[in-house]
Amino acid sequence: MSQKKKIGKKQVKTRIKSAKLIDSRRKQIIDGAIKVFTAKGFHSATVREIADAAGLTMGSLYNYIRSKEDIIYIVYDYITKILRDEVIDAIEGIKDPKERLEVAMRQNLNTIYEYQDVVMFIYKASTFLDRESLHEVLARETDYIELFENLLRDYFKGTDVDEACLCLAADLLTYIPVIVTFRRWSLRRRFDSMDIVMKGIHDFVLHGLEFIPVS
Amino acid sequence: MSQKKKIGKKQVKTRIKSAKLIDSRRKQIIDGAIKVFTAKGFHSATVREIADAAGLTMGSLYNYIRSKEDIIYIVYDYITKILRDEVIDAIEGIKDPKERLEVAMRQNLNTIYEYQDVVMFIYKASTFLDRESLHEVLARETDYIELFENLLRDYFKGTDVDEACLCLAADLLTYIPVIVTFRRWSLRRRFDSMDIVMKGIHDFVLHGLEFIPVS
Amino acid sequence: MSQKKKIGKKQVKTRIKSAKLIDSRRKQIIDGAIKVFTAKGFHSATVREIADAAGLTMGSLYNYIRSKEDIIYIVYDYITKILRDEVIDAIEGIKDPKERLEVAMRQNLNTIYEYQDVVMFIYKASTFLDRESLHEVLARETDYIELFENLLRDYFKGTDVDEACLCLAADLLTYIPVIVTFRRWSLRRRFDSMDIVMKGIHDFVLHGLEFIPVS
Amino acid sequence: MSQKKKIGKKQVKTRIKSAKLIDSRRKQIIDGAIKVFTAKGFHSATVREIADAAGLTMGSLYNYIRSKEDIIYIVYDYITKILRDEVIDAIEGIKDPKERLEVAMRQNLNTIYEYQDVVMFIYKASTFLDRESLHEVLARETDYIELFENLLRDYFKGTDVDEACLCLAADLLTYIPVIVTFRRWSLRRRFDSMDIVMKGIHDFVLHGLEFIPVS
DNA sequence: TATGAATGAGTCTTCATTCAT
DNA sequence: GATGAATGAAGACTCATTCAT
Repeated sequence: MSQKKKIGKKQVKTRIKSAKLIDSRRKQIIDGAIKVFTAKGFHSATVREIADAAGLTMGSLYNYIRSKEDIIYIVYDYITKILRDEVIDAIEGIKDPKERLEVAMRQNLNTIYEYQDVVMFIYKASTFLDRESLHEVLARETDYIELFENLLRDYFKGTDVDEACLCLAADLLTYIPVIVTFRRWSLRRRFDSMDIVMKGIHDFVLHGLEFIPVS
Repeated sequence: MSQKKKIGKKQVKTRIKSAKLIDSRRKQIIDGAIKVFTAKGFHSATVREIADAAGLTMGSLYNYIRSKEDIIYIVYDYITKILRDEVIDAIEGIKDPKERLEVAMRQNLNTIYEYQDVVMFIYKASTFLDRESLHEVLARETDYIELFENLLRDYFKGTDVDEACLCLAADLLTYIPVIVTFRRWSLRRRFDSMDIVMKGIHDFVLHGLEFIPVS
Repeated sequence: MSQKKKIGKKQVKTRIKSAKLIDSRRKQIIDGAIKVFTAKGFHSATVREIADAAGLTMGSLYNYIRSKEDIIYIVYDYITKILRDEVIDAIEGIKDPKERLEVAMRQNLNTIYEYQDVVMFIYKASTFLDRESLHEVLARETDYIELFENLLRDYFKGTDVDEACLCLAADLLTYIPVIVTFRRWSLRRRFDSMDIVMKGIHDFVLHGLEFIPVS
Repeated sequence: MSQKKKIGKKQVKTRIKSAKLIDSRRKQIIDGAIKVFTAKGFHSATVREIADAAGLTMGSLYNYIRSKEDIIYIVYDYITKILRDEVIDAIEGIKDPKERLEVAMRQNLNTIYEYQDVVMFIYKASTFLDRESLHEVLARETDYIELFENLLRDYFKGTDVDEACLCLAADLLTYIPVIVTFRRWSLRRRFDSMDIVMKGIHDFVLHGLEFIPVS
């Protein structure tokens, strides 16, 4: 059975009844919002700009969300789901724990690279989430980290691994790849191709994992 | 000669003559701004709130800066100087390249931990810097990364080290410790003391460095 | 012949043909509108809320009225008709002028008490009537006051009563009972039962009438 | 000692420090607001219109109030204070209970007539007060009614008067004069001068008072 | 230099009304 | 006749910045 489970409980309310319409309009909104948020950040982006970028009128936009903060939440919802689903899809069917871990790491890195603008945005914009949304988002992130914890656990199965180190490692594994967005300006300046950077990060992390005491 | 050099060329203009007054008021402003920015982010913080937190009146504040954006810049100026100076002070007098590198890494980690709110803020707020300030800030950061590059170069002196890997490593070295601010919520939840986390990060990075091919 | 005459000339236009449908839908609208208006006032009530309370969709509602202002008018129309009709029904068949007057006064008081929310609303909402509707509504009210003028005239028949005083008295007779809605909070606070209040008001007005000089 | 006591506890917050300035600007706001509210009601009046009528800019207006609702409250504050103070001033020094009562009644009637627009407004606009303000306003009104209760009590001193009737009478005494605003259109249409109306109302109420059983 | 009141452009949000299906 | 999504004009409120004192 797929591990893809419904995590989010928070629902952004809408005045529209047709579920199909909600889905397609929400996608427009997410795409438009990412464009504008990415360029200007949450607070500098005006709702009108987002509506324009989404190809909707102001009034129409507000039929699908209830406040500007809802927009930020559906963007979070969108990207956190993608990150998780892509990793789960990637490791599906793989048996070898080492390969599973490495494939997951690589997929995480690739997805972050592919969606670097959105990832950058969500790392910067958590301030603007209301308490409930923040709670929801952190639950998602916790879930994602735990996914890697389990992969590590399988990887070290049979050995007497230090649990604390393993947990920290899971945090590091999911955090370090984000360097491709935060240091984009630095990496681009110094590397012709990002391939070598990606490989370097992957190797660095693999070696880093050896800090975990095993017996 | 000390490596502490004046890097910044950008000067925030002021209407006030007395340099002494400027310095003390700027410190007030920085402290106030950090408090408010940290709590609410740049755009949500109002100039009035910052003035209040700084113990200044609106009018007085504007005698020492020219725009809200100036405030963000002097905060960047403040924290980037501290990060650099503390590392340079820490390694001063140490001869052994290995020890120099490790002390620098440890100091970087400690400073980031000590100023975690400010560090978090500057990682989130770059959007709000104008072009000129952003340029200046990135130059500072480049300078900081190069400091670690040089430490690595000394560390690997005599071997035929891969330059590209070394550069990437410098980026990773300075980036990874920021996890203590971005994953504070996750780390705190799972570790009683941050000491073990700090040690773990340090070890992880040391092991990670072995990804660099040496011959 | 019944005194119940068609007074209103103003007709709220509609797109619908079937008179039966119009009547039933209008009743739904009136009931829904009273609920919402009573709770929130005219301007704070949204057309959507009224439609919901009436069990109609937005589009359907607009088949039976042409603007939000139409709604307010049909509510006025509804309650002013009730006030008048109930009094006329109550005094029908009564011959004694004194009894006719007192029954009318009592019925007026009772109807106001029964429909206190609506009465409160129409006293507060006249601002929102357009010129034509306001004119119509005041004509209705004038008519109602004149009904009481005539009752007073019969009551004082045979005496040389002061006409001006009689007119004023008619105004007072129809106005004073509205205190049960405007001072509801005060009366409820101090009286266990409204019966004693109603009796008190009735007696007060009867004694007040003696201010009219008769010879 | 004067009975004029500070009743209101609710303070409308402001960003301005100078008390003198607050007073004078608030008076401007009250005057402007009354003009606009009187003409259009609370919800139809825009804050900009009120600012214009007050001779202030939007931004300036909002330095002296915090929300549109604050405006409505300061208008209530203003008129309820006037009503009370004028009655207290009028009866000051008068000893005879009968004269005290009649002077108070006459003054109440006159003040209502003088400020009929504002009185009309406050009777219509209570819907728009927030809970706290409404509570405050009703406390004021209760206080005003009790003032008349006490006048009645003195008036009936020495007799075995029915308390319930006396309370109801106080409510009626303070309520009935408001007819000059609610039925202005009717009274004006039928009376050349309001003097005769005023006298009529006064006499009516005096006669009405005889409904109170005394022994 | 310090003060703090004034300014007004700009933002989010609501809602009466329309119209294609 | 009924439906409900789309529209866009309008309104409350904020806040960086200025300037007279």
